[in-house]
Amino acid sequence: MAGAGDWPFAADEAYADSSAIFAELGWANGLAVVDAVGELLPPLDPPGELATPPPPPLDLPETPAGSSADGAASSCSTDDADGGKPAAASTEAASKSLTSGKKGGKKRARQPRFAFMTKSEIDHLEDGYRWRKYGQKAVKNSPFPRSYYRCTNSKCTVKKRVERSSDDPSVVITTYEGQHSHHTVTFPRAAAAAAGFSHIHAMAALAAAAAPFSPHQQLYSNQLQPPATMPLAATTPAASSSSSLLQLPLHCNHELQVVASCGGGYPSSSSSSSPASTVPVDRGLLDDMVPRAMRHG
DNA sequence: CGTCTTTGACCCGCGC
DNA sequence: GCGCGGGTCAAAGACG
Repeated sequence: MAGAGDWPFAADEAYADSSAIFAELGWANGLAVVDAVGELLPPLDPPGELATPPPPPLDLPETPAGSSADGAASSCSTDDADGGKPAAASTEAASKSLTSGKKGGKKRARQPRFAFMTKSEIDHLEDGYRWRKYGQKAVKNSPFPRSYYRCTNSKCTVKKRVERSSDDPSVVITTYEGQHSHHTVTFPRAAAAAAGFSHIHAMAALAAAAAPFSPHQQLYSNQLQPPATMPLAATTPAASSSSSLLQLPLHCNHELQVVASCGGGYPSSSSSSSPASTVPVDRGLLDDMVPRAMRHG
């Protein structure tokens, strides 16, 4: 419950549908609002200014095995007993034990989830990973369908839901579930920045926060402070030098430092369009997200 | 030919 | 217990 009350969006009437989603997700503070150019959006019914910066979607799993099993505050809903196991293991286990040869016989294992809003005409924004659409459903009280995507990596069970807000069709609500256990397939970071596709940064940054490698997830367990603003192209030297597309308020706090500590293993751009000679692929988004100084704690 | 999307059917959880 | 809505499966088709 800590910090949930600080979240200004969840109760925003303008995002009624989204609130429902967040309620469904079980968390109220795991949302970032980003527009197509990676800027944080104020609530649709803004109080005048973004006085209270939105927390990052660092809705990450709590401790591996139930230290925060109360589930109330653990919006990440890691109520699944296999919180410490790889998502694949838990999902497959559930699948095998419950499928019994029938369709849809899988019990949905709860994975840490978070959602964020992106103001974009494109439903499915690039985030550095490859996704396969496996379903689409009409959403009640919404003229827009909800699409279901799964990471194409066979070992990765991360899922993503994409839908448009019925209140504001220009807003895409993306919900990630699970954590990537692999590197990005393609992440045209340099090209994207050059082309002005800064939303890719935003998306990837959000995805990064949403789905860090599982070995690092426990680092978030001590989430004692109020959520911070999503580190979208933080005021890092790298960000400001390589891409000035994103100038967002950044509340650097404990969590972001934790993010930084995860950077070593964070998926970064691969071959596709980012010459390794010019882009420090090992850094990936880290340089865009966290000041180097911060990484030293 | 491999990959991805579409789409209808199915199952599960939950509220009434 | 029943119905509804959400989530997933898997076959078929489209596409490069």
